[in-house]
Amino acid sequence: MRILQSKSIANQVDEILLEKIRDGIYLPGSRMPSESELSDELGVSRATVRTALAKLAANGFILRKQGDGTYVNMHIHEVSAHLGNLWDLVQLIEGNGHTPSIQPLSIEQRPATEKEALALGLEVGDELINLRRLFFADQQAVSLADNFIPLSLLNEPLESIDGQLHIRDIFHKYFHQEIAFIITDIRSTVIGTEAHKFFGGESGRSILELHITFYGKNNLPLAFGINYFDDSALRLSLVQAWN
Amino acid sequence: MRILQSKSIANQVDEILLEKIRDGIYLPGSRMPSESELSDELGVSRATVRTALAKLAANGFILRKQGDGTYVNMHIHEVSAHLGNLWDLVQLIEGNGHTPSIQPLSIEQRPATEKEALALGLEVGDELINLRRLFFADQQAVSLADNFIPLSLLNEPLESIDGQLHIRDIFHKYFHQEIAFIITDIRSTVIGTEAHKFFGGESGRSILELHITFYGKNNLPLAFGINYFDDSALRLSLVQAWN
DNA sequence: AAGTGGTCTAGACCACGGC
DNA sequence: CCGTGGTCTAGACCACTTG
Repeated sequence: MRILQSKSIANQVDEILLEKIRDGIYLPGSRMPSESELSDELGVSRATVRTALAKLAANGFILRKQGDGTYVNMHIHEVSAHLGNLWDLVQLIEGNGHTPSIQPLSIEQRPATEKEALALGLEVGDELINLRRLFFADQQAVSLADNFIPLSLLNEPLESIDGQLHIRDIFHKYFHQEIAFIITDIRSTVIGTEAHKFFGGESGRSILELHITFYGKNNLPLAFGINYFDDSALRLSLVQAWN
Repeated sequence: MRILQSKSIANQVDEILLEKIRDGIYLPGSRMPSESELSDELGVSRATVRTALAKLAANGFILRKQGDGTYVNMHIHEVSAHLGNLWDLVQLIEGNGHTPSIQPLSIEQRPATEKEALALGLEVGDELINLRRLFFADQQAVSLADNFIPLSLLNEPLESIDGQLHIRDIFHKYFHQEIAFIITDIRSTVIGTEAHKFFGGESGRSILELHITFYGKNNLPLAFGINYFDDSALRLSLVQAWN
């Protein structure tokens, strides 16, 4: 296996192993090669192999038993989200076995309300960008996402923003900001008239409401988002490793 | 009879640093000592310090900036749950600033329905234990939790189970099983009559419904649980580090 | 007893940011 | 430039499970 320089060796090992799990070379429930064998086979140190295995274990792909071996988790296919991407609707839709697509509804500029200013550390009335998008699983609308970003972070004209991009890439490309961490508030709500127009179904039913705040490396909020999420159409199912 | 296993050095370092963050010795937003300084100060290798710092970073307590330093996250107080304990109601209630208590409602033995048998890998009609509990934040009921465990795993009389214990400890003490990983399904639902009796509030409102499956190291399900969760009384707010 | 994963060390070099 | 965190190595010993 050829090692390139761009990504870290540990991440490449991680990807190699994950691919072998996904391709069924390492079968669900079966024992994987030992750390020493992987170390020899891939030509890297055991510590590097362990870094990769630790990431796979944290995401629930493998189980490690001291004195025994490392086993492929049999239940990974029942999972649609992992710890690192609870907020990632595109991966969530793919994890449910559907084809994702994004329809930008509007990109507007307007002054912040009190609530928005508080969440973003702005003054009331400071200008912000409101990006409103609809996420589809195959042809079914499953999520309505509103994102609010301070206008002061943007260096380019508002019109140049491609509303189809991943929020991570929007930050990278147009705002030159990296996301350091995310705080998500998970709530339940009765479906509103607008969401009901998009999602359909019964009118009094309940849906999930995710409040997401994105923070940069400087500890300051980059953006705030509200996602309405039709949990009857899309399962939000995540795996957590114990310890 | 029980040997006290000393925790790993890395975990001890983790606890020391977390305590200093909680006690305000390392202030929110401020820069922590460098890895080398911590390594010297604590008398451990830099690799061990890094293991501890990695755990703190994964749980969102600190931010690490290459070429600069390690900073304490300013927003940890806004968070009620961390990635490792989304399912832990006791910690969740404490994270919201309330005092948790548990009221066992019933511990029964009965045959599994088709749905329960499927979730637990049993045959329909196999006996299981149904543990039903109510969780309080201060004096307010906030969660109704139903847990289903195969009777075959239990070596002791049903009556000996202490319904006030943490589910982790129940497994450890009465079933001699360790939890390896957990799959959680997060859904939204209109409050049912029974939950409404406990939680109060409007009758048509929505609450969160968490379906939790606990798995052991052997990759087989240990237990299945349904948690009804009053998200108007308790915030489910979690932090995720970005990679 | 042999082999596995778990922990820890000491040292090296790199990439990046601030001064 | 220097100090920071990021990566990787080689080796050692321990704790545990299995045959």
